[in-house]
Parts: sequence; C-alpha cells; structure tokens
Amino acid sequence: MAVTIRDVAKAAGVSASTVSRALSIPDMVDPETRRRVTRVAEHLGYRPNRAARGLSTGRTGNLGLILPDLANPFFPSVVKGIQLAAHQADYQVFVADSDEDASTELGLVRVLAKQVDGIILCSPRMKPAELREAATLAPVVLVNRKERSIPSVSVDNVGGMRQIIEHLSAQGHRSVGYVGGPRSSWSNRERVRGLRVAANQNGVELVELGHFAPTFDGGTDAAEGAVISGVSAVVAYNDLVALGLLNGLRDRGVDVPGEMSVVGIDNIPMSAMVQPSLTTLDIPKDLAGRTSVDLLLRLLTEESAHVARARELATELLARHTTAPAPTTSTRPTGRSRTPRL
Amino acid sequence: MAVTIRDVAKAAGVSASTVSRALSIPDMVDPETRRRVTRVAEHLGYRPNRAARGLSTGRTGNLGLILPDLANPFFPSVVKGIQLAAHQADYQVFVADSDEDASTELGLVRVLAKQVDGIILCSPRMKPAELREAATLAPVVLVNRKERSIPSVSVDNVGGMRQIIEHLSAQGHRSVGYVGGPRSSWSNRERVRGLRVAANQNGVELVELGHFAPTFDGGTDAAEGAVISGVSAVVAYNDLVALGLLNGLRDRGVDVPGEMSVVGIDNIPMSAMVQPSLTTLDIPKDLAGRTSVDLLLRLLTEESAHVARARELATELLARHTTAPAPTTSTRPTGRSRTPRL
DNA sequence: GAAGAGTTTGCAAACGGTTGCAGCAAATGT
DNA sequence: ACATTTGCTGCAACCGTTTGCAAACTCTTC
Repeated sequence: MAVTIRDVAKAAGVSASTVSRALSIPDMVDPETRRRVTRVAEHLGYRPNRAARGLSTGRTGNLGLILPDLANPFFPSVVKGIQLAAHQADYQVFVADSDEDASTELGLVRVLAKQVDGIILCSPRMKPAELREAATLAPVVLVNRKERSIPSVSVDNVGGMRQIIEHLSAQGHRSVGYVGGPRSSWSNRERVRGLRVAANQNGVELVELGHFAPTFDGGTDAAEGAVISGVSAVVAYNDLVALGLLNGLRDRGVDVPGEMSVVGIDNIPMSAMVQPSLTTLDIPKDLAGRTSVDLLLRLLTEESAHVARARELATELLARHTTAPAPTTSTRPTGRSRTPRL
Repeated sequence: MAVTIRDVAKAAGVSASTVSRALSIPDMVDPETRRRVTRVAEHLGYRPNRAARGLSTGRTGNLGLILPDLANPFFPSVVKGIQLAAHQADYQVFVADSDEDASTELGLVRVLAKQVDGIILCSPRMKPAELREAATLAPVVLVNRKERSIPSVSVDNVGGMRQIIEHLSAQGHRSVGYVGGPRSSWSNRERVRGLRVAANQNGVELVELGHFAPTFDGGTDAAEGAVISGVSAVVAYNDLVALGLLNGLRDRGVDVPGEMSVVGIDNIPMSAMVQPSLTTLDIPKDLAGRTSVDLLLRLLTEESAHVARARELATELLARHTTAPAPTTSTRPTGRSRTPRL
C-alpha cells in the first residue's frame, strides 16, 4: 500500500541500505546517487515508517506528555510550548490527561513508556516513590515540580511568593490570607512555604484559610472564610481560585480592591479579561513547556552526564487591578486609588 | 533491555508464536499452556511492543487528533472525550495543535498518517479539496464540520440558531445582531445560514455586524458596532467572543441585559462563571469527542459499509442572565427583570 | 488398527526499516 | 606496477511482533 524503502530502492536502482543512508547519513553516499535517491523518494512520496525505524534504532521519535487536567487553563499554554519544541525537533507528542488522578498517572506512564523516547510528567499529586518508579520506566522530565535525582523544570515559587508579599506589604497590608490548594499538591506546599518565609521577613501576618479545590468553585467557597478572617488581602492558590474568590466576594458585597486585595498565580488568559483585571504572578507556561522538551531531548542525545538536570524558571508579578493600598481605620477605602505597578 | 516475547517464551518453555497466541487468541492454545504463559508473562512484566505489533499487523493502536487551538476553551472538553473513549478501546492519542493555520494542518495529517490508524480532524478552515486530500492519506473523521463523503460528527447548527432566535423573539427582540467569526470558518457560515432562516421565519431582522477574530479581543472589538447598529440583542460567534463583547459593552456603559441582550455559543466553562452569567447555546463537546472516536473505530473494524457516516448532535439553549425582554420606547429598561428560563 | 478429523504447537517468513561487515572500484603512495 | 588506503555500495542479520502452513499428537470412527 504505502511506498516503502524498497520501492524507492528499486526505482532508483540501488539497494535499500543505500536509500536508508542517502536519507539519514547523507555524506556517506556518493553525491550523485544521493541526488537520484532523494529525487525518486520525493517523487514517490516516500515517508519512512517511524514505527519500523523505531524497532531497529530503539528510538521512536515520540514523546509522552501526562498532565492532570487539560481543562485547567493553565495547561494549554504548556502543551503548546511542548508541541512546538517537539515538532521542531521532529518529534510527535502523545498527550494523556489523568483527570487529576495520581494512580491513573502511573498507569499511563507504564503504557506510554514503551512507545515513546521520554515522558514529560506534570503530576502535582504523585508521591515521590511513584515518581521514582515512573523514572525507571522511561526517561522522565518533571514539570512544575522537583524531586531529588529526577530532571525537572520548575518555577521559582519562593521568589514569586516574595514578590507577592512585598507588593502587598508595600501597600500597607499587614495581614494576608492564603487560600490553599489541595493538600497533596507539591506546588501548594511550596507556595505555603514561600509565603511563610516572605511574610516573616516582611513583618506580615500570614493567615492560612484552608485547603480548597483548585477550581473556580473552590475559590467561591473560600470567600466566606476570607471575609471572616479579617485580612485585608488574600493570595489564592491559582488564578482559577482567585476568580472564584472574586465572585464570592462580590456576592457578599465586598469591594475589590477597595476593601480587599486579591492576588492570583499563573496568569491564565482569563485573568486579564475579567473586571477588575486580576493581579497575578505570571508563570512562563509556554517557556516551561519548551524548556522541558529541550531538557528531555538533551538527556536523550547528549552523554546526559553533564547537562543541568534541574531548571528553575523566574516568575513575574503582574500588578493589575485587584490590589490596592490596605484600607485603614482612619481613612475610608477609596476603591478608586490607582494600582501601583511594580 | 525490555522483556520481549521471546524471553517469555523461553521462560515458559514454549515458542514465541505460542506466547503471542496465548495472549491475543486465547482459545487457540491449550488452557494449561495458556495459564502458564500468562503467569510467566505477568511475572516478568511483559508488555508487547506496540510498534512491533503495528509493523506486522498494520494497526498501530494510535489515533491522531488535529485541532486549531488547544487554548480555545472549547477544545479541552472535546479532547477529554476523545481520550476517554480512545483509552477505553486501548488506543493512544497523538494530539497536534495547528495554531489556527489550515496549511499546517494538512502537513500534520501527512506526518501523522503513517503513525496512526485514523485521524480525528477538527479543522474549521481547511478547504474542501484539502479535506478530501487528507481523507485519502488516512481514515479521517471530521469534527464540527461536514463534507460530502467524509465521515463526520457535527452539531445541529441550524436547529441551534432557531432556538436562539425563538428565545429572543419570544422576548420581543425584533432586531438581532450577529457578531461573525472568521469568514473562512465552516461553522460560521452554517451559523449565519441558520440565523438567516430562523430570523426570516420569526419575523426578526438579522443585522450582520461583520467578521471578527474568534477570541475575547474579537468580541471587544465588536462592541462599538453592536451599539451603533441599534439592535436590542446580539448573538456572538462563540462564547469567547460573547465574553469580550460583554466587556466592551460594559466599557461603553451599556447595561446587559437591560439595554442589550447577548447570546453566546459553545457553553465554555467560563460562560457560567462570569457575571451576569452568559446565555449560551450548549454544544455537547465531550459527547462529540466520544462519538468521533466511536465512529472512527467503527469505520476501522466494521465492514465500514453500513455504518452511519455522518452524525449530528443536538444542541440546547441555556437561558442564563445576559438575555431579557427587549427594551421598549415606552418603558425604561429595568435591567433587573428576571430572566425567563426556556 | 488405519484413516480421518480436530487440536495444539513450532517453523519461518513477513512487516519496514537500520547497520556491521565485506566487497569492489578508484585514488593514492612508493 | 603493485600495495594500500579511501569511498561507496550491497548483503544479510536484526529489532519484536504476527500468522500461514505444516508437523505432531490425540481422538474418533469404521
């Protein structure tokens, strides 16, 4: 049916090996033959069968990507970055969504392991032991997470939290709430840690408001607690939560940013569209995707020894319109004060 | 490195063929042998190499999925539906994002064709001739689009548009605007067509406001024209556009739904979160994904002759809070009138 | 007890590539 | 003119499966 290497060989009057070499190790064959072969191949519309090639070389030209939830607007940018970088290197990407279920993820790793050259794993919930098991099944790069001895691309959470706290502190907030994400999430733990350190250093009181689902509804649920706690600003686990929180606050008649400042994390597209637009910590999603592919391919090709195995990306606070100076008892909050930019 | 069928064979004291059969055509081997083989395979952690299997059977166990933009919140649900159905049938999915570029898409089809058993193609922009070319390269199922002779899963756009117009008409709107999507989009053309028919039948004037990018910003851009046109309600090409439009209208001080009603299409998650929540035409995204896999696999296995090749899914109007009775010259719009439900 | 039928198994040839090795011709060295 | 290197090519084995075919064996059946 499809045109094979032997078809090309016959048509060009050479052996299959020569065709193979003409296409993949060009300067091992005579320029004249090479030209003829490539012309014939082109003409016949020959495309090497990657599966077959994979069989003999052990390299499939495929990458696997496992992530918890494609519907979370954080991920599409990452995926796009990954796809872009992969395609440029002539790799295809298998994407698998685990529906936020860590056990499914390990299963997916098992299934994918044999079919790909490496796996990009975005699994905030897997346990360290599981991660290490996964890493034995195939070359793995972790995204948005660090784990001893496994290559990873992560984000400077601590630095990001510092930026957030400093921004709030500079505006006079002395008591800041944190609407936490899932207890089992690695990022969540990192963020709490970063917030504590930064709060401490800036003389700010950090009030942990509990754990919530990393969704819009999770944020809505958190509004009540935020109001009661008496903080003047709240940081949310991510933008989706922050958006829900904004919604919950509005329902309760709390003016943002006049009476309460809100900060998100991720900078998902929606955060700039909403009104007032959300102050948030930008995470370079697309870059993270590209970097992870870059790292993975390096590990596959290079002697893998002397390549930096953990990369940490910088974040940047985008001061938009949900943060403002803390209301004081003496002054009524204006709600129209200009939001300072960093 | 990995354990092969021969390893299992040796360990079980049988030939490779027997192992192969024990696992894939169980009742062709002696129950006793079968038991032994499966036990050994299990114990050794044997997993058949799919690429190798693909080589000899011609079936890869992979499906390709090509779509224009993962970042468009419409698609993740579709992708999830596809993945779910595919995994259940023991297929893996290659996902490729074309960045809204139709020519990239044809290239992707070419690349994927040899590596997958079939392709699910979601390409609003490809020309019919290109689609037909694509369909010659691999079994193809179209999603959200119909094209003579190519199997497809689409949505009842005309019926949906009728629901929208009837809803608006019932509330006294006599002049309805349409914020169009890209000129080259098939769905857009279908929607215009459906709107015209329905408007005609309901004695409603349809004002086409032009073509806009299928994004939030596209919607924002459309606001000015909508206001000027003097319509009392506007239908947007999709929810993203509707959301942008809402934003643009607010900037201009136009009260929704008091002075202007707005209807979206797609029912993306965000549409329920925004305030006021968006009245929109729900498209069964997840179902569309599952159906497309179902159809594709049927075409691959069944004698493919007598399987319905085009499936059309029903839509449902979700009346939320951006639609209300048309303002009249005699009565001032209240803006707080209760939005009727269908 | 031999022939025929039915099971169960193994051999070997694919599937479509890659690659070590050997062969051959031309170029180079002396 | 001969030996040696160099450059290019083909042969054949291999990657891990599946599968047509035939061999071997076990039952029936007459």
